[in-house]
Amino acid sequence: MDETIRKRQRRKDERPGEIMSAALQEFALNGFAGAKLTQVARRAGISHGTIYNYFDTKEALFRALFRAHFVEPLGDEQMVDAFGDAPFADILRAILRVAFRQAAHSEAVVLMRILLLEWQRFPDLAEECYRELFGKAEAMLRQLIDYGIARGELAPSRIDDSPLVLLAPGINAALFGPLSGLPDWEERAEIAIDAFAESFVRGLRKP
Amino acid sequence: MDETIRKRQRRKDERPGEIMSAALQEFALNGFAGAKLTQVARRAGISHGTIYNYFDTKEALFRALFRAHFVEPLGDEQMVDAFGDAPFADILRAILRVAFRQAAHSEAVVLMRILLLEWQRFPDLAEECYRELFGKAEAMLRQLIDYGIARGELAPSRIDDSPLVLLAPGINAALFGPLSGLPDWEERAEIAIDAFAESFVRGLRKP
Amino acid sequence: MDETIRKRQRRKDERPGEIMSAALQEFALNGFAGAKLTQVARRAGISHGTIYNYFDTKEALFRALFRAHFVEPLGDEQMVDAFGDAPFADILRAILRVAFRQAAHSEAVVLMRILLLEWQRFPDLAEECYRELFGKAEAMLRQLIDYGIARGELAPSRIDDSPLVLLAPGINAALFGPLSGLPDWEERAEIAIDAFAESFVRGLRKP
Amino acid sequence: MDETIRKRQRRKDERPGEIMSAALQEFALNGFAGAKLTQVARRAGISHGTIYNYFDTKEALFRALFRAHFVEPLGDEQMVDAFGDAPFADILRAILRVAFRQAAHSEAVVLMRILLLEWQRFPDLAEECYRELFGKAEAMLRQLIDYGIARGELAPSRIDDSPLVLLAPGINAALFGPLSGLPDWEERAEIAIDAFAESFVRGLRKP
DNA sequence: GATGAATGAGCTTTCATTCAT
DNA sequence: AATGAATGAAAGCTCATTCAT
Repeated sequence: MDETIRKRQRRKDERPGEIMSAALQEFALNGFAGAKLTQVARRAGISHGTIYNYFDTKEALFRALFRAHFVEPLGDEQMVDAFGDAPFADILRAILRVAFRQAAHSEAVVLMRILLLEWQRFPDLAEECYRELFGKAEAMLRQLIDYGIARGELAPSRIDDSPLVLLAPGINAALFGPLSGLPDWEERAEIAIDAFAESFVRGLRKP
Repeated sequence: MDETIRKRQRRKDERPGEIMSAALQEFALNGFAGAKLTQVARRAGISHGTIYNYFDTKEALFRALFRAHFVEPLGDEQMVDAFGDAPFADILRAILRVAFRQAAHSEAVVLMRILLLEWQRFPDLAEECYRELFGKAEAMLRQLIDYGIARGELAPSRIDDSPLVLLAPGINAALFGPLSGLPDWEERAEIAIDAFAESFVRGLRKP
Repeated sequence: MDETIRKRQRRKDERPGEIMSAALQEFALNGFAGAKLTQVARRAGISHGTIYNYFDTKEALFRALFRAHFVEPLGDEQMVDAFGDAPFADILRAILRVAFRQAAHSEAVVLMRILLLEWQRFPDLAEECYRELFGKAEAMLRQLIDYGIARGELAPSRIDDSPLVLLAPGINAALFGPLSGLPDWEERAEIAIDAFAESFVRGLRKP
Repeated sequence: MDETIRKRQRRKDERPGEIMSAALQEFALNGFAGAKLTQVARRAGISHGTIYNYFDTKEALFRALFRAHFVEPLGDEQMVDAFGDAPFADILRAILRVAFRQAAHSEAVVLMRILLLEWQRFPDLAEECYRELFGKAEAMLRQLIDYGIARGELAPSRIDDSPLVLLAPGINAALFGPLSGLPDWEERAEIAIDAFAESFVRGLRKP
């Protein structure tokens, strides 16, 4: 009996996650208004009525989705440490590449994309997600720049106060790339991001 | 009587534009599925039935909106010429600032934002808009870089092949800024963009 | 054109009444929760969507029904005058009979019957209807008793303060009669009411 | 172990009653369609699934409720005897008062009130309950009148054939009183019923 | 051309009922 | 016997679309 209870319990515990996972896809594809709960249910392999055993309304499901995802960060703040004492430029390039890949695929970023359209309907969510996502990212980049300065590679500059601009090309590419219809947009993006990192460190000016 | 007919005619000619303008706001606010034609009509000051005299379906209206807007460019290619023979860095800063302001407010960019969510439903529109918008922007930036090289200020670099990264911070800020809930996000963005332009030209490296 | 507008207008003006009439039947038959708007629409010969052009919600329709009916009285207060200077007992009997028939069929009373079950959900409606209906009835009965006293037929009694008890048998019969399943319950009720009127005037006591 | 079995047995025997008691409240409050079995279960302190161990369907529960209650009478037929040889008028007044109080609170009468709305859906129940309730009442009243005649206080009258009219004011008050919203409706009703009893015996006529 | 009443497909949500545990 | 997760029919309500006027 312990066995059966555990099995059932496991099911009950997993359901919300399964539903939210299915909902994420549906919302991402169709936005809030366009998402159909029947379709969410179908994706989750359950009946639509079951959704209501776990979420009171469509909006509650939507909010739960965000609440659940905005604890795990875009990238871990410790990411910089992982690179040992590599040159700044190498670390920057590596981080931008990873960030781009995450931005292109992570669930948190999919949710941000949804918010780009729905934020006027959910201003509280928008704000919270914005802070969570960009706050983490900014801290990480600041740490990286400090590392570069400490290592004697970088000169202090006004960028120190707006480190997020370093991520902009990656985020942008992740957002708009799919719209291009090009099959190789991800590779192109990575090349551009590499070039960006390199040039940004060296400067565009003629030496 | 000639008078009234002419007036009517003018009315008739203006109607589609009025409707599309109203539709833009509504779609931007609520996405495709969430937009209500009744609300579009109310914004345009007409009855919802009238919309159907000009557009066959909601989707047709949506498409017409994009078709109409993606002829006028984000910025004119000639923009660079307007700056005479100013230093490259000055022109870059000026252009990035203008581009940001346009990205934050121009109708074409509002439509791009809509597509960020709806592109899977309208892949053809997405592709066309992407090409139109970023193609123009890329050409302009390439022209700018050529100008800098010709003027002897810039060294050739890998950026020459991916000039769009220069716009990324502005676009990003325009997209995500409103989500922050900060009342002064536009000013902050302009500061960051200025810093970005400056640093990018000079480079982050210690001289 | 005046013609056509008038015709359409007439339709538009009549719709709410038609819908409310259909709704009355449906609510009377099934109560608030049990009534189905689709069925209301079917009764009214329209589509269910049309109901929402005139009433925002099911509850709004329910309330409108009551608001519309509780202006016309159960019986007119002038009813007593209509009997000229007939003997009190004759007038009483006549009035009780009419009141019973109205109670058995008038729309206002059908609505009261609905409220007998739904009053806890609509306390404001219940109170308003109660006052309107029984207030009118009480005034009429008081007038009748005054008439009997003035004519020298009646002695003042404690009934003068609670004249509604005179209507009780009629109302009761109207409410419960149908439940009996007897085909002749209306005739039986009228006989009982006659006997009641007669006995009430004469008294049960042995002279 | 004998102990626990007996306890369980007791539980099992009591369950149907507990459920029906909870159901009575729920049906009374919301009618048949509006009553929710989940709510019934909550009132009874059990899970809604358990209800189905005792009643096949919602309708079966509804019917069982009525079947169970319409054996115990509104008032006992022997009630009259209990008054010894008091004067007729005293007994009448006492009985009407008791009847009113029962009508205001007894479960049987609550069920009758439910039937006032649902009788068209359950004509068989309505008929059975009607007969049971009013049959008992009628027999009691007839017995009372006979007692009055036997005691030499009353003259025979047409009321002898329709004794239920004597209960009408009480039933009426019990039904409609709560709708008035007046906090003292019960007291008012009792005063009216007293006045009714007194006047009915004496007659309204001037002696 | 303009209107807005009417339609009905389709959505979210509820809840009686089932059944594995 | 008791539970409550799952189901899906059915209801309220919305809104794109039609069409008589």
